[in-house]
Amino acid sequence: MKMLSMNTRGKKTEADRPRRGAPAQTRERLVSAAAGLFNQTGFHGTDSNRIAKEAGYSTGTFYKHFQDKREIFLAVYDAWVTSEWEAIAAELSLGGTPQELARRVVERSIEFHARWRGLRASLMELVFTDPEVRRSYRRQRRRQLDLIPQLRQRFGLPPGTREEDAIHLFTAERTYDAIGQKELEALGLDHDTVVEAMVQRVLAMLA
Amino acid sequence: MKMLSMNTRGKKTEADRPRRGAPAQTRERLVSAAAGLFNQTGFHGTDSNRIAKEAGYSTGTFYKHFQDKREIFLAVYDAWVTSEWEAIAAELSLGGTPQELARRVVERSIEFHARWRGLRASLMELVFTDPEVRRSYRRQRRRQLDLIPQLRQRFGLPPGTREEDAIHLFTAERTYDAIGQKELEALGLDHDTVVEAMVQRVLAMLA
Amino acid sequence: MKMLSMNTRGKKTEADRPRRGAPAQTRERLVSAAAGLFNQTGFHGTDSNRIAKEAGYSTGTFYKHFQDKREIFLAVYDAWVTSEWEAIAAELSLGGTPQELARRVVERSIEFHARWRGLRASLMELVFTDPEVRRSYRRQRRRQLDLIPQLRQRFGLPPGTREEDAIHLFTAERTYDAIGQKELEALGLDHDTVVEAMVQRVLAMLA
Amino acid sequence: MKMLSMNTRGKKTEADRPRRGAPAQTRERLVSAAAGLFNQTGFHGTDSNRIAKEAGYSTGTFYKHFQDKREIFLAVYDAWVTSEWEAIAAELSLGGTPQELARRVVERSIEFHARWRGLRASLMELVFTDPEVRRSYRRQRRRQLDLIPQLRQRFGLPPGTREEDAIHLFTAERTYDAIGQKELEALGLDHDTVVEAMVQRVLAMLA
DNA sequence: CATGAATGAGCCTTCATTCAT
DNA sequence: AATGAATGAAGGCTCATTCAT
Repeated sequence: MKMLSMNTRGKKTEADRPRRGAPAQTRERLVSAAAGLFNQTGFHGTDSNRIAKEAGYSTGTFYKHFQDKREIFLAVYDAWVTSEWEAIAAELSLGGTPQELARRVVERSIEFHARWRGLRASLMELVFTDPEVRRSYRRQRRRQLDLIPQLRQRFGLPPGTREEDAIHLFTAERTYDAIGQKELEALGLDHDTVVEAMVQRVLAMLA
Repeated sequence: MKMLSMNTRGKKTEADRPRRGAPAQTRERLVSAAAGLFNQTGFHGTDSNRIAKEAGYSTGTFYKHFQDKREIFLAVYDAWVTSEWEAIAAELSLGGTPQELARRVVERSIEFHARWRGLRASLMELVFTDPEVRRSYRRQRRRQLDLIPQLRQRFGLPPGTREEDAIHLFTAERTYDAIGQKELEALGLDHDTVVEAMVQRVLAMLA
Repeated sequence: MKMLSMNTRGKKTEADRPRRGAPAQTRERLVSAAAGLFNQTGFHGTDSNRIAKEAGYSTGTFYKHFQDKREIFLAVYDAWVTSEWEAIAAELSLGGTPQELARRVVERSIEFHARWRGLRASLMELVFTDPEVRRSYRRQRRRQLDLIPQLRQRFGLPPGTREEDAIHLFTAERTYDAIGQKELEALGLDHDTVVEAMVQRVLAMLA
Repeated sequence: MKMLSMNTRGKKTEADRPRRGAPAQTRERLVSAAAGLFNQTGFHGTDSNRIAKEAGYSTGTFYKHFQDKREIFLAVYDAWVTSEWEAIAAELSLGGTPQELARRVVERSIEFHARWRGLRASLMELVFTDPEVRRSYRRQRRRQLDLIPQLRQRFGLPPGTREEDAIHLFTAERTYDAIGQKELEALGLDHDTVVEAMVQRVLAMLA
């Protein structure tokens, strides 16, 4: 999703001017602004009026497009997941040795978690708090889990168990979060070593 | 910590009555009530007046013992970590084959994450949002990480890398959360298989 | 007024389609929709965008035809009063014994108050709140009061005092409202007895 | 209710100072302020923050005592009805010829409706809009209707029909409202003549 | 004439925190 | 040490109205 590839901080740029335009564009701008703000200040730290203003609109416009703050969070989450999938898919389509491929996927994922670490923090809380967000989150995880066997097949590899795949996803998710949040330094760990270990794990999954 | 071994739900019990007691007792009751409420409704969903009332005290008393809501969250977090450590330590001290030991540790951890899943959700968000909480959280992780080599030594095993240990901790944390939040069912995974896989991983760490 | 003879509920019907028609038609459709909505939800409970949409037009169109919400309320009030007068006049023109006539007038009035009870509730509040509405309302009352002597004359009856006539109108207004609002049941009163009493009062006025 | 005998306009007086006092007093002050404001600006024209401020409190205090604006309106209505009943009862207890008594009751009622005409306007709308208000209003009417036979008995008079009594109440209510709202002048009616007519009606009821 | 996206003042309500008792 | 009434900033959301197209 283009809209999420930039604007992590919610800054208004000159190009964002046109008002009274297509609703879809407005909506996209709001989602983009919200993404930046949620990522910076967290869901609870972001107020809906601010989202509108940041997107270049006034208070009321927000509520023409979203029923409430929760709804726009869901939209942000969707956009973000989509953009992550697209990035990973792009990486996979580039080809190369399994080694190269694994490394690129890991790097791209880390980048993603780093850029959106604030959003992820809010997400994890809302997954607990809000049934709708939970539903959305789980749907994505399920899709991800379903994808792994397909990848194996594509690379002509023998199947693995869904349970092992899930544990791998959990590991990856948490580890990438740790890296994105600069937790490694705080724990006295070497960044490259951890990345390398993750690359190996990805390879192991595919082998 | 005794205070956290019960009262996951924040219910007032008959024994909670005595007023004007030792300050330490008051504090403990407040922490216990807060733990239950944070766990149920999350940090943002819990109001500080409610904590006091639930503990059997008045609003003002709360602020006599804690500077703000953040501070009591930190206290809850501390109490909770301590109680988890104690539980794990107790498990380890029971002895048995490595197999038995690993299984008991995994089971106890899962139990913990399940019981305190609400608290954990809030924690993950506050780790991002609040520097003080982040500091606390990282201190604990560091301690945990430092402990693993000691365990290996105790069992007369060869040393491993800190990075691998960290990844194991990440895996464990995220997987136990998933189990605690009933995510496995939602993903179509078999509970026992996942637990078994985790036991194997713990064993592998120690081997 | 034809426009008010139906559509008490503000439902869009198939016939309401044609757009870009004569302005008068547009206006009439808006008034009709507004009447239904005001009657259902009250003046404050009706939003102006909704009126436009219900009439099959867009927000802006509404404000092309009416300066503000108050103005359309006034228009609705006018249309409604007119339609009531016409109904009563029609009843009177049918002839019959004074008995029959009185009964028919009372029945028709009750019907009116019942159908438009929501509008009446809003009216009574706006008469207090809004000078313009007050002026309109009083003009109507005055016309009504002026009519009574004419009726007496037409029936060859001796004149009465304007004050007694006014009190009769007050009685009728409030009693019909009570009936329209199903207040009688709530007070444990017999509907027919009350209606009969009102018929007698009308007769007494004319005698 | 003393609290409603003054302060029709919601002005803060010097004596209203004491803060941090008994909750009952606070509540009473809020009700009194609300009464004044509702009466002046109507229910919809009054905002809850303003009520608090006018009573000498801050925003939050309002919501410690009332769940919402509707609830305080109900409280105001109750206080007002009570005070009216007390006033009428006081009048009745003074004794005198039926003539004198009837006149005093009429006069007192008119005074009441005049003073609280804004509140009455809001009431009539809310009776339509809000089921809770409707319930309250009807309960009062029922009590009033139940009282009339008791009065007749007390004066040793023959019983009348409940229906006629109800119509009398309707007449009185609407006529007193008209007088309170200065409608008489607008309709070209003589004030004293109307009052006299009402006195006669009251007497007729009791005879 | 009509559209409908956009506006923004303002309302209701919550809740962390203070402070007089 | 405890109380609990009071505070007030701040946030979510609505809706009458405007205006570029």
